[in-house]
Amino acid sequence: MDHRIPKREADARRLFAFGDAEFGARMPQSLLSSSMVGSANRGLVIQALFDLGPTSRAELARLAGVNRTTISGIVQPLLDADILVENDPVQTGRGGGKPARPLWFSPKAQPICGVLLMPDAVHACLVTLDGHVLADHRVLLPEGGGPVEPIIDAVIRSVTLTLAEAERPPFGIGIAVGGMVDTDLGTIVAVNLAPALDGYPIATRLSHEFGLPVRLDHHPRALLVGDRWFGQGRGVPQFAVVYTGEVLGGALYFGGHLYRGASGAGGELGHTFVQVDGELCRCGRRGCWDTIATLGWLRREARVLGLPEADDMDSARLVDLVQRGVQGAEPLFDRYARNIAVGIANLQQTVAPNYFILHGDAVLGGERMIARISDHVRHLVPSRPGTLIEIVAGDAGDQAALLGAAGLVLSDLLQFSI
Amino acid sequence: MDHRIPKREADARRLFAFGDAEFGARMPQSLLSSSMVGSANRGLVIQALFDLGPTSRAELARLAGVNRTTISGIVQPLLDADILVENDPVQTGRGGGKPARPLWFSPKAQPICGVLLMPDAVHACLVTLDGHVLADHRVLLPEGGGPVEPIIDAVIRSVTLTLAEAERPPFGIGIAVGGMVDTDLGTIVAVNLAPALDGYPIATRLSHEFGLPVRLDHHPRALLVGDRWFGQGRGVPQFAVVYTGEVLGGALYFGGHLYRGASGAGGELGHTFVQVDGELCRCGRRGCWDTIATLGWLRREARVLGLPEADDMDSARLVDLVQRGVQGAEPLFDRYARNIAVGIANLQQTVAPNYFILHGDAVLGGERMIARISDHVRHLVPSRPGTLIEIVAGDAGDQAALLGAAGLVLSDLLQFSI
DNA sequence: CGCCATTGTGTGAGGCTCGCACAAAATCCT
DNA sequence: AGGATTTTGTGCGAGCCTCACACAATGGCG
Repeated sequence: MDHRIPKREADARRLFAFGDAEFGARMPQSLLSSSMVGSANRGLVIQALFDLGPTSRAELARLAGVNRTTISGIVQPLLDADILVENDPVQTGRGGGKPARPLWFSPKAQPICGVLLMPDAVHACLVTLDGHVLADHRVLLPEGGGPVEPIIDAVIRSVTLTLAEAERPPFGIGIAVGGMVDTDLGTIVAVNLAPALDGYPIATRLSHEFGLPVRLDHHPRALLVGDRWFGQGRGVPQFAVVYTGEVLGGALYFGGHLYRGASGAGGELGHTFVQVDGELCRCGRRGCWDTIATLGWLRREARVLGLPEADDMDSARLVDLVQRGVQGAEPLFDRYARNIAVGIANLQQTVAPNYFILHGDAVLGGERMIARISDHVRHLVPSRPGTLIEIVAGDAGDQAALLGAAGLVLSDLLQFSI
Repeated sequence: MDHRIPKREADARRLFAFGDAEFGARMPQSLLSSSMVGSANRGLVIQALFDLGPTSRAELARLAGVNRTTISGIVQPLLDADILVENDPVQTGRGGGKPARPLWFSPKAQPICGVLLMPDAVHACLVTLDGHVLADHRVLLPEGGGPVEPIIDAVIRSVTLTLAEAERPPFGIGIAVGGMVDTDLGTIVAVNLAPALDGYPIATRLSHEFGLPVRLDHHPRALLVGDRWFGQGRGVPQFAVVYTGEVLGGALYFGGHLYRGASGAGGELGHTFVQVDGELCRCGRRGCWDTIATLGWLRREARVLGLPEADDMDSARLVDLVQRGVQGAEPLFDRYARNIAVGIANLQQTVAPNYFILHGDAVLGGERMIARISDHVRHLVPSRPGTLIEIVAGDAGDQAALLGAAGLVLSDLLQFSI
């Protein structure tokens, strides 16, 4: 891999906020300068394009409440750098007037490499700025984790294969990790089933290997970022993502940013208490939400009830049993939905998102599952005048996480200084 | 009250972000302009002064990583407007050099009017920029609430009395309300024990009455703002406030801002579930944190145990009983502390603040109470390498809320556009 | 007394947005 | 058919802000 960056790529990168290819080196809360205004506004305009779809300069200016010339000045360098293109002229609705030239992301723009690192496999892909997945490589990891180097080799192999298909070097590499991470340091804190990775500085390693900026984050937060740029969260000012399945996780978006607590903690919803002194949790405490809203709970209860395929029970199977009228399925379905709703209600009360995107197992249960969870949440949250809580399904497969991983890089590219 | 604003006051106001005296009219997420850079940086410099204490221009420039001339340019108009003053020259530590002139808030600066509106009384005061309380007036409200106009009259009377003692018209009026509010509209949503106030547009009313900008917020959030500007939260990048007593409440600070959910919801921690299907709560649901961590719970349990003065039990009395070795007091003390810790632990897991400032009843229990709560929190939160959770006591009286109410105006004055 | 370090202040350069004027392009109306 | 109207996108100078540099002021140290 050539470490030198062609001139056009360097220009494109300078239009964004990336200072250098190294991880970290984020400035602390400092004063603003005029040049930061430039990059911040560039980010805001691109963000608006994501939220609105192809949009003309004049329309962007109207929506942002600024002068048309300002938008022209902002987008011109982006057009020159092949990040945006002018689409064909489009007639504005009523009256006459010069037809608008909507702006959209150029197919010739550099892509982003998204990586999903789970305990059992690595999945890498290329994502275009408009959210299309181009290349796509999956490498299985040794059973039970094993030593660290083979895992890292697998990551590097999958990324190398993916990058080989890119026509232009990507903007950067984003990694969604199925475990705890430290986003400040770019290190893995702990991955269940792959303890060898604990503390591994994977961002630095990949950055040196490929000479590209690398951003990593926790799996649920990557899901949120994917939804924000490419999914159900586009244009929504505040929302939360809740992931259910073998584990529970959550993430928050508001004020134009993914919420990250100190060092990237936060959203560890699985081990909040919903039943003080309740059932013993695998974390060693008692009464965590994890004990009543994971697949583990569902399968245990299904076994007690003697439901078919109890050991492989999930939302899809459960809904199927309910629809076939199997004895005991409907009450279990209702309890499972309610248990999930309890955690969502607590999150709603604590930080007041009114729009939730569910990922993971709950999505497999389809509209019926989502609707039942919604019903319970609405009953569990004290009503507040004028507030409507909406719950929707995200994408359940790897795709959401891969788009999210790519979105991590995008979020960084558009970093608006404050 | 004269509605015209003297020239010097108008100048001072223009240096901040207040567009006009009306409530609302906040701009949506829009593009930045150069002039916004100016007001944002002005706000950041003043914020730095709050966090650092008296500081010279050169020192501020070093800490912010900007040119000295930039700081000079920023503070000069603030000096001209009598908001800041140059303190006496101070010799820098080692070596020679021209002595620095630390900048600090001028005693001649306009004050801020802080108001605390509780179901039983209105409390108004004047607060200087360096956190001193000048005038101070308290008006009792009619028992049981009653109609709305007498309550509003009492508010206006207390503010009028307070403003009469001000040498210069204050920057604005901040109100901490002991109930639900809508910070977007500046209205009261619901105050227990004073239902006549529900939906009352108190910000607009006071703004018209006194011709001043009015900001209002929920009581716990005002506490947080007070701590951020004048208390334990100064210079802390991320922290949470938890209020315990007759009710429970919380608020979050991070990223340079108080966190407000949509319309000012969020932090309604009292009715998060910690005991699914547990004891019946006054909100009609079961197992809210409110059922195990309020004074109501403490007094109920004290009665069951036959402790003296059970009906007036609070943390101060309880700690006293513990110190005197009264039978049953120590276990109740421990359970109460643990019940409070449960909610704090959940908040920590959800949004990951590592610094908590307690207010209300828990503070009355002194260092012993705080220490016990801390112990429980540390046991209830899964450990994360390198993370230390710190819990401190705030101020328990009205003072904290009044400073907080004034801080609401200050936060708005320093609004850094994004 | 001379040298050095540090603080605070002018001055011009460069970046950004804004308002205005103007060319280009399509529709509407007579 | 042709002019009026409307809308889009683009130069140009003004104004605001930060920055780099030079310079006066002030005190310690040898």
